Amino acid sequence: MAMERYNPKQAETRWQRIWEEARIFETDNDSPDPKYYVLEMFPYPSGRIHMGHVRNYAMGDVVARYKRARGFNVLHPMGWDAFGMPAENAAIQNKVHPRDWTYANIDAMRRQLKSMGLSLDWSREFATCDVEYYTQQQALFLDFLAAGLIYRRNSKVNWDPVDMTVLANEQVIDGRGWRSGALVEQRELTQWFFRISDFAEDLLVSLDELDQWPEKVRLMQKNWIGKSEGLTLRWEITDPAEAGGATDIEVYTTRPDTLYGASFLAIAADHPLARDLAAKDPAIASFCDQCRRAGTSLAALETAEKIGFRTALEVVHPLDPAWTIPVFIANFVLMDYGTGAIFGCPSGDQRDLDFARKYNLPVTPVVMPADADAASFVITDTAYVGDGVMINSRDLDGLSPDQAFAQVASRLETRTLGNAPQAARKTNYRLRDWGLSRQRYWGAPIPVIHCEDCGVVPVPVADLPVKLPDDVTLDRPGNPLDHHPTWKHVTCPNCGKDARRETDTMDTFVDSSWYFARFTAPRHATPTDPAVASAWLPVDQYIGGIEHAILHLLYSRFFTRAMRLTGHVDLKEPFRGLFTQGMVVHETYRSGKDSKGEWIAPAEVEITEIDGVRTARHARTGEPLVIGSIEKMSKSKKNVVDPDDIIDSYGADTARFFMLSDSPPDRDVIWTEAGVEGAHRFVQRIWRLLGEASANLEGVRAGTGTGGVALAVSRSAHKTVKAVGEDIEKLAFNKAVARLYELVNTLAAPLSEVAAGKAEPELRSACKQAADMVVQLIAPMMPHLAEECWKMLGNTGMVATTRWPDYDPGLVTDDQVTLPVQINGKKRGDLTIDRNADQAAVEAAVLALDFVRAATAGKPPRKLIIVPQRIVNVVI
RNA sequence: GCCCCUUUGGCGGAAUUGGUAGACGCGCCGCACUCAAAAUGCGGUUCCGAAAGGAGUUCCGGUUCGAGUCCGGAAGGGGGCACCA
Repeated sequence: MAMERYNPKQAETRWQRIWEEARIFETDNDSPDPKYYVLEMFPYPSGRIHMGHVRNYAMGDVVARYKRARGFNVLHPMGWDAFGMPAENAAIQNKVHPRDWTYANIDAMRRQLKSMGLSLDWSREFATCDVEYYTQQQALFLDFLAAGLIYRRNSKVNWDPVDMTVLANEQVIDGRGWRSGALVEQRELTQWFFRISDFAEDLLVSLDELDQWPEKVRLMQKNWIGKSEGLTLRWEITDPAEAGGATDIEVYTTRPDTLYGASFLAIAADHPLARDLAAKDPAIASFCDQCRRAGTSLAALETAEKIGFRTALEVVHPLDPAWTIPVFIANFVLMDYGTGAIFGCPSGDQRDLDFARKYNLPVTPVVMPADADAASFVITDTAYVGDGVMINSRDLDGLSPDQAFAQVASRLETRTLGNAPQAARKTNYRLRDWGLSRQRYWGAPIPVIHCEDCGVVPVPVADLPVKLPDDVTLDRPGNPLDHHPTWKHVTCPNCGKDARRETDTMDTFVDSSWYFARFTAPRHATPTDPAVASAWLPVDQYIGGIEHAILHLLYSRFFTRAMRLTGHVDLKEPFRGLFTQGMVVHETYRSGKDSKGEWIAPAEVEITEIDGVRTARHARTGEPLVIGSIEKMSKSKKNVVDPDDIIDSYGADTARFFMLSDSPPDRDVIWTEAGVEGAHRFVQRIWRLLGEASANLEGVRAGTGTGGVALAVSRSAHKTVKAVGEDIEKLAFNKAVARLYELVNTLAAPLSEVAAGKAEPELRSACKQAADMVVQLIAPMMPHLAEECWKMLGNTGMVATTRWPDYDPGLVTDDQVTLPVQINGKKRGDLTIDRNADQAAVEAAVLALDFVRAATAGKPPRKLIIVPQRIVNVVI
């Protein structure tokens, strides 16, 4: 019987409509079934989905459909991370309103996502720029403000001169704005901050409990939080008059053990003492200015020399009143870490050593490797930073650095200088508070009012939302809300006097820090329905790109803690399982020979392969092209493949299946035309094999084979059910795919027999069962094809609402096992024996094997290792 | 500079976590169908060798009856942080 080729276009739209009409993916918050929350990082509505989205959402959908089939009440929502700069840029370039641009993009992308056949609960959809969403975000802001989790302070900020906005530290990459790429400048502004640093310790220790997160992400967060344990230590100034009355300088150190190696103190150019000195001394003032200027770009820092200015000040060594040490102002000391002052121990720190060599300061080794010789150990041009034993440190000599640390710390803690302890143990974190103010239009307005008399007045909850005005001019630099004619002029809610609205909006990372909670009750009148949110959360499986390993994930963890303190949820960690998927990459092509030519899109390239050498030509002009490296799909390199084109020519199932095959999901996947075609061949193969057999399977009851081919068919089917389930649980989609190929290959011959009408009833019955299983197993990955085949096989209902098949444990283990037999660790043959054969039986059988007898020459082996059901090793 | 990960056929990758290396896919080769091609089906495909056999998981060394897997060192590739005291 000739089968027609499977027509995905027609079938896919039909099933998408059927699913939608049956509303089977809309989730009931009151279901008695156990919950499972699977979430993919929601997209920014840039206008079109890309292959990275396809990969991300295909993975999430496999999990969602699988868990649903396993009897879970699955929450699988979708929304839009819709505030942000690109909308404003588009508005300036194309003269469209950011709102119109954003919502038009959302409509286009929603249509694209729907064409993928994702099992999403679209009834919960929202965009973060919806008034309803940011109203609730403003309510959260007010609660956080009342709880002391937000504060305002004057601070030096990273200013992006192109986007005309402030950037968080995390948004500055190599000294440039993460979006504009412009060199970031330093400015003083009054900004709002989240007190994320108050949570540093909790955010750090809780990482240990996130055992379903990639180790790599946990490590990156750990490094980002950057805990260090040390000592703050005050050094007495010998001549307070010279220091403008200051009596001591406080430094922060993690190495008090190296105190006897100290040869200078250095303070930041912005240190109060440096400012005092600068006010009196023009040379110091100009040096400090130089430091600040150089400090504006990190790029400059990389090459910047360590420079210092030796002041007239000297300080007394804490452990020896007769010992004084010079004080420098240095460009490498940061005012906002520790105390803005350090002591330098050149022998134990490379940077201090370079500085000491430059300014001819003493270099005394104080730690040496345990096996070195104290008399001859010297530091030349490399500092010794390792562990070992103390030397040249008087009473500390012979101790380990750890012991020396403890001794110095406890000695100086109990000593007083002035009327306070000279030193205190202190833990420091690199993590800074999160500045959330942005001087932009397209973001959630910060709901406060500035009154001359009352100060900062929160907008009363009853007055929310603070809505963005529609009529704005965006083609002027600066903050559009600030130069709106009327919007900011309000009366003070407290005293009724004229007052001014806060014109800053919130960082878009705020929007994405709690959307997962909002999905649990997306239309609720408060930010969350606490009972519902606490029941659904944490997200059981969160899937997205590694690029959010620090920013978004750390902010969300902070937000969940803050929402807990303000009663919106009852948990600390928002994401129990995290999976970071790899990128979709593609070969690049260029015209011309010298790799300076234009980039050419894959759709225009024709590849030919002769004797393993691939050459590329332009499909239209025939011009030879250079095949370049494989890189992340990007518009600039034109190596993008449009999901729409692929879905149009191969169907969504093929696109989804290919994205799940071949590469492990956490690694990059190379998009190749050949790979897609392979996936599509499999779609057609399943359709043809099942279709041709289906006529002879009509009315056949599914059953398990008991012997011969029928038993073999049932064995492979049941084994595959077990394996695919386990692989999906582990998100090892590539392995699940391989299992499916294997099963279909095994079923090809028996199904052909059925199609030819030559199969016995038992084989037909086993084939019907196996065919049903194949369909159920492919359903999470290729849901449309699965529905189509399910119907063709005469089944009722939808696969999408069918329970996952059970396997018979008796069928997944074979009665006989084939053990490899090694002689001295080299495989020399096999032994097929009863699975449950005991040690003695295996031993006897092994020794009876011809090649074993030949090798042992009648003598008993020196050793016989039998690993049950695994392997045998005969040692002679 | 510091920290982390990674290295398996022509290619993407499997290998029950110390037990038959190369599952599955791509590519390639052969055969069938066809006047022919495409499509499809069947078979082969780590390397050397006609075969018997031997070698083989980046390299060097170690532990073990047995190492892709564990330990020590080197090299290549990728990523994160980066004046953090």
